[in-house]
Amino acid sequence: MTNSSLQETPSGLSQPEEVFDMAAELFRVMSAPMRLKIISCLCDGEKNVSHLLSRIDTTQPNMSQHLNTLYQAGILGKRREGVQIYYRIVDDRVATLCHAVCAQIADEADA
Amino acid sequence: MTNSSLQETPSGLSQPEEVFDMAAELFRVMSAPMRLKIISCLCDGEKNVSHLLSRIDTTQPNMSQHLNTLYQAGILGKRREGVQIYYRIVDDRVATLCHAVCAQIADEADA
DNA sequence: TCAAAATATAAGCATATTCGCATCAAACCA
DNA sequence: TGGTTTGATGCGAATATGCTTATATTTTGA
Repeated sequence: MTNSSLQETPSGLSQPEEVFDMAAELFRVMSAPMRLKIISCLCDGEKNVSHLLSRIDTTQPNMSQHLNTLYQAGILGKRREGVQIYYRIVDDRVATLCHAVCAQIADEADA
Repeated sequence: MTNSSLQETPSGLSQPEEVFDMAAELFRVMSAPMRLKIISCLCDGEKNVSHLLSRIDTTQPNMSQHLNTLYQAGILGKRREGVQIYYRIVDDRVATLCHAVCAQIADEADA
């Protein structure tokens, strides 16, 4: 057993390396405007891909790729209903984070 | 005048495009483990580059590049004292964000 | 003025990301 | 069964990123 989470890192940082890796990975997923738009668009409930496409300006394959990125990251869930796939936010912390940061930036812009 | 911040976007999203661009840019800057380590390391006060290098395992040029990225993003400030450059956090919201996300991930890892 | 120490910048390479186009797969319906 | 609709996947081109090595810059002190 490595048990890395119970020790200080050699660098003397307050968190083990692994934590920074995971946090960075989360930030990386959220570092595309398109993905933030998707998260924001799903905040008021699940939507299928066509619906998302009607609200966010991009191609269908591109939308599909970003949805998959968010799904793989555990941020979105999906369910099939006939031919349509409905996506929803399953990681509420991420939605909160997205909303908080965007709201903050919007506030600054107003001022 | 474009006055873009006062209207809804054509896509029907709750924020103008610009906000998502700026938020994504912030997340991008925070999407490197090394930069999260630097932010974390500076949370308890300003430090010069040599001090940072003693706590974070990387080369000097690499450290310098990441520090510059954070400086350009408005997250860090710097001041010269003789030959040494002291960096400090000037955007406290970012430090809070970094701390909150890392703490959350560390908690999950423990459980 | 020269040398040394601390930090920054430049160039180059390897890898990763994004996007658009083309194509594929699944479900539904006539 | 065949066609249509919805969404996913494969692939190549363009761009971006991170790291390393080498070199430049700034300040200090002899």
